[in-house]
Amino acid sequence: MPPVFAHGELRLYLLVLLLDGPRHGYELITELTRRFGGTYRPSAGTIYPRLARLEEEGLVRRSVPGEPGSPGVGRKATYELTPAGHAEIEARFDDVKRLERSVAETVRSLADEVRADVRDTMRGLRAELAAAAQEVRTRPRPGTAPDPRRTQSNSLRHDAEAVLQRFRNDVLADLREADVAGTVSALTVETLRTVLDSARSAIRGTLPHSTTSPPGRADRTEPE
Amino acid sequence: MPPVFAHGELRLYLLVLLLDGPRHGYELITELTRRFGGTYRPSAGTIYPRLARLEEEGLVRRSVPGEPGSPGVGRKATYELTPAGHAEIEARFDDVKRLERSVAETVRSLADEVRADVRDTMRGLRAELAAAAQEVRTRPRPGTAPDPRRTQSNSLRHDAEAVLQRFRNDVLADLREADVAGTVSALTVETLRTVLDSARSAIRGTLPHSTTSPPGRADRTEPE
DNA sequence: ACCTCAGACACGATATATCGCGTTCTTCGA
DNA sequence: TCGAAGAACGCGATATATCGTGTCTGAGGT
Repeated sequence: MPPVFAHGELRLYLLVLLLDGPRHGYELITELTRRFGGTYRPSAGTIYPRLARLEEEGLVRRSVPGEPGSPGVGRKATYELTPAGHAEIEARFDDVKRLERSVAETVRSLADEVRADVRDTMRGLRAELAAAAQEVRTRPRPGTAPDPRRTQSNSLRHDAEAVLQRFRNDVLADLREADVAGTVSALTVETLRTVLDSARSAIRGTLPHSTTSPPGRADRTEPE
Repeated sequence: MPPVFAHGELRLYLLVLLLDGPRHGYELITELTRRFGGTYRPSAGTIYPRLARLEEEGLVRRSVPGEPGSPGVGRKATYELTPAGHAEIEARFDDVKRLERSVAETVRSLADEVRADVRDTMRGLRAELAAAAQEVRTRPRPGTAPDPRRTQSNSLRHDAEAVLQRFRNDVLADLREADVAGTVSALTVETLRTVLDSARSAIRGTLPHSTTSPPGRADRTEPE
């Protein structure tokens, strides 16, 4: 999924949020979530480094507990705009306006909502695999199992490929038909992407692979 | 939602998990998630207090960084069973066995719930997606730049086909790899079937209902 | 003008800790 | 033995910090 905020945008938006008064890091997270109607929730790993940088640059002031670098933590650090922070916002007023419009539009988009919905639904399918896998695990095969595993896997793979082939043909047909009517929308492509992504996760989940994933697997060799 | 673990169950299950060796708190969270197929992910607020208590009772030993009570944090605390911890497990062996059965059953029933749920959700989702698609279609896009949305459907279809193609290649690759290891199971085929079914529903939902071509389309003629 | 490459950045994953709510279990006294 | 108070517990929400990956940008060199 592409980032919600482009390069310097989150940084700027945090300053804008602080215009309403001092906030904790966590408050900024929840406020952002609220403004996006729940479709986007920035992670802590997004917010805190940004706030640390802004403090470093003197645009915000952090109060109360120990510095973030030290092991001493102390809950609830409050951030507030410095004069330099206010100046930055005024200097980039055009960017601020543009950003606010862009956020509003993102929120309006239904596709995001649907996307999240679909993902949630598909996530649940993983449970099916877990259940069946558990059953297989807890109920070991009766009697001695010679070695039919290999040949079985092979024939099963054949079945899987057939299922996949059929699916592809069906979707292709749907697509062609819709195209004639000129009704293929961006939403279709987006949904396809999301759904197939989830599908692949589910399928991979049925194939044993360690969760800690020791294999480096050089599958990052081709840029796009 | 009712708790997944009853009163002392999580406590006991954590000890069982530590039988496999020392673990960090976070590792225990992910391991539990894995065992429940993603349907249950204990929050940090569930795990860490429990571990702290277990340490207090002398059933586990915590190593490396500062005490949890103090503000000093220090990443990565490792927990391991003490002799007393091992003794506890042995003493409550019956409970352990019962718990393991119960977990397996819980997972299975959760899966059933989800399975039943998926169809419903998908059904509702179809309507939602259709509505969204309708809106997108009838009201091109107000905010963004003036697009020449002439052969848009056609180009979009091209995108969709590319996505589909890539998905097919990826899954085929997964299948081949798994086959070499002989790990393609009936479960894989079953999951594939279910997931692709749901996927197709979602995709079709974004396309207008083609009343001219009912479900006919000879998709039940293949023997299995 | 074109390339590159280091630094900034967005983001999910990893990691840990506390608080408050609602439920369950365990005494202990009536 | 029954019932109630309090401890223990499960759990989501609150709170903060770091790491690794992938992307983008701009300054410098060619």
